[in-house]
Amino acid sequence: MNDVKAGPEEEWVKSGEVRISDLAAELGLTKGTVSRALNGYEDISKKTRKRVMEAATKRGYVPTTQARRLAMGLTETIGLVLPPMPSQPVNTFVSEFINSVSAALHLHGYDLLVHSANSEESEVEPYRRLVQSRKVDGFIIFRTNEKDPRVNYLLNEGFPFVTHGRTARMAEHDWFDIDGEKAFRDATSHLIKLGHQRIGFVGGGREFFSAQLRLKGFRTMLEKCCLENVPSLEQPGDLTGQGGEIAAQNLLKQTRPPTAILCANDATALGVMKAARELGFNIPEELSVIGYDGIALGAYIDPPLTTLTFSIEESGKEMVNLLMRRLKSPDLPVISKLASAILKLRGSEGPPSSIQNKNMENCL
Amino acid sequence: MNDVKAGPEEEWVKSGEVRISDLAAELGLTKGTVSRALNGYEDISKKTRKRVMEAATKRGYVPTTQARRLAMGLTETIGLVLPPMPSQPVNTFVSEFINSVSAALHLHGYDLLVHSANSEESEVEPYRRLVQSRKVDGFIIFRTNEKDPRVNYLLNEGFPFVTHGRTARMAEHDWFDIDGEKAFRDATSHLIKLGHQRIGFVGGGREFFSAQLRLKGFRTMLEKCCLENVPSLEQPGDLTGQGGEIAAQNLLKQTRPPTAILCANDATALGVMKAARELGFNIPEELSVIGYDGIALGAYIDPPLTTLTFSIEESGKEMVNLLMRRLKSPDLPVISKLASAILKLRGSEGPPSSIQNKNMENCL
DNA sequence: AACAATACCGAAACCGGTTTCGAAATGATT
DNA sequence: AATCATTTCGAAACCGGTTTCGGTATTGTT
Repeated sequence: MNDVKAGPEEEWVKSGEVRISDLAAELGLTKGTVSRALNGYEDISKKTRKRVMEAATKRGYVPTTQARRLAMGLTETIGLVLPPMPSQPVNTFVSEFINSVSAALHLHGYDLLVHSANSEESEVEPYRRLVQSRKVDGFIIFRTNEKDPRVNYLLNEGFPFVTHGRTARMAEHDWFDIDGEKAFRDATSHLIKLGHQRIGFVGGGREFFSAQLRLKGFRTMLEKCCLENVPSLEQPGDLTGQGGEIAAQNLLKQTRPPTAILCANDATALGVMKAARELGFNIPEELSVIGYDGIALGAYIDPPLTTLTFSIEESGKEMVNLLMRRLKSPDLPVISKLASAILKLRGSEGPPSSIQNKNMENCL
Repeated sequence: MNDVKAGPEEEWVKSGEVRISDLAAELGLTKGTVSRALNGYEDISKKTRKRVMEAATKRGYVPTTQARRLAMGLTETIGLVLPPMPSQPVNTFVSEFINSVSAALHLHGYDLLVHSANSEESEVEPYRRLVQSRKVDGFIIFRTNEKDPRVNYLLNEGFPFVTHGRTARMAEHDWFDIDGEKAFRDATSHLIKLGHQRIGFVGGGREFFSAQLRLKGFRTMLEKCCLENVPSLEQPGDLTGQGGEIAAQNLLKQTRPPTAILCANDATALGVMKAARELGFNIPEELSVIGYDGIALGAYIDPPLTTLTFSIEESGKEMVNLLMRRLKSPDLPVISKLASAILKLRGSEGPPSSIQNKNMENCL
């Protein structure tokens, strides 16, 4: 019961009504001295410091943020701009990510400003506004494109930021990423070991660097295993369920459909599974499906979705670490961090129904 | 290509380097005059105003937010504290909600500060901190409890806020809510019309007011239709998939299992469906399942999940409207808004396999 | 043409902190 | 006891805006 009684013994003070000048007057000091006492300056006697701090806690003094920020010339705020979500709200990622970033920032005394992108204006406009009005000290950017206007803008401004995902200019900025290439090598290898020889791939948009890397991992492993790379088995997608449906139809209506489909993310995989069901393919007996993202929902569908998963919490934490380092010392060399996704087997994949083993002992 | 060439004809200026005093000096005016010119005061000649505004846009002047905020004594920022998410990240709701709130706030010139709750400390602690440090002008609260400490704290402080969901003190604060009671009356009625007579219910936590109201709607419609309210058919849940699984097992292992199960949300429904599959129940032939939330993923599972859905975007917009009104005139009477959810039939419900029609013509 | 009214702008206080600088008080040294 | 080094704090500038107040310059009135 967080009750709010205003007992007689302890007068109730509305929060935030006491200013530093009030404290100073009450203590017979100047506000400069009070400020230094509170902020750990060395030129304050332990006696006065104690007096000040006790009075501060007693009166419930908390410095007003706006004044601090103006005086110190920083905002202690990090901006995060949500990309427009065109009705693809399968985004459990976003809320988890915001949560972890916010928590990590809080440990450093920073706040998180979340801004939504207006789809009618340029992608960089929100960033420009936040920079110009000095509302944030840095940015967390996710879902990067290869040529990313946001990155270009901020690099040019010399404004601190960290990306979740690589870009064409990744050598010039700090970034964190999941090793999607390796992840898809692993997933592809897993399918090949199960006996699959015709594997389909549904990608993300061509603009997303991460989607390209996933495709690259897929191709690399195919080649390494001496499997032919069939162009018609590579379908573009858009990271949505609908995109997955269309791609799956394109794949499964072929005369020689694939026995397995790798998807650039879980939403796509769900669409693929839906289309497969409607076309009469049993999963996993007649078609294996593997996604990417590790969304919790995948465990509840039938069959449970095998997927590549990674820790969103770790992602947020690492990105904040990178950003804090950058803010503290802007001239340090660029660094990056690559984390790996792990293949979470849940049941949507298995050996193909008709195992036509070619000679591939020497490939795996 | 948002390129960043620094052509010779137009010197490149780093954003936010020009202050109001620079502008003033350049124009031969005082900063007070410049400020008034920019802010539409009437005591500025149209000629100087024009001169000032042109110089401002030319030099790219944007007032520094911290200074404005300090001078004006407001933050133009709204706080939103994410409740701890105990690994139940089926929450597509949160990201959509944040997105819509942020967009709506932006229209009013407000920013959104997202804070994550630390599960180790009291629920109100984040609110207290934000209030005391004057980082926000108001709060958006969602997922209310009946007795909500956050609401108690803010009411006592006299601090502006709006809730998504009702509370025990709903007469004292502005709120927005979905009419969950009506929604569950509708869903229950739908099932009864299909012929179901034994309907199970999996609730949310008892602390959530909304979960109570949904249960109430369920009971009300049962009674109205002359159906017996069987206590064993009402199972508690926790709004997670796992909770749904457990509840479903409790329901379906009974000697006379229900032919339909209403779930307090979609995550629960997914858990129910999973448990039902594992126990050999075919959906919807042998068991109808209905959820609540309208998550997009529900359309991709098999069978697609019938659910109660509402517009998250509208929710965010309406809540922001309520909050802006409150900030503008703090003494206006409390108002509230109730929106309704609609039943989205997707296929996870149908008539019971064995229709044992009692005499209930006069009940519907 | 003298006077009142109005338009327009400068000066300065203010918001609530932080930080630099210098002076006073204290203590140490010879 | 005089000198010097230290400790400790006050005074004031500053961050970058907003807003109030008052004084000219201009216009309008008779």
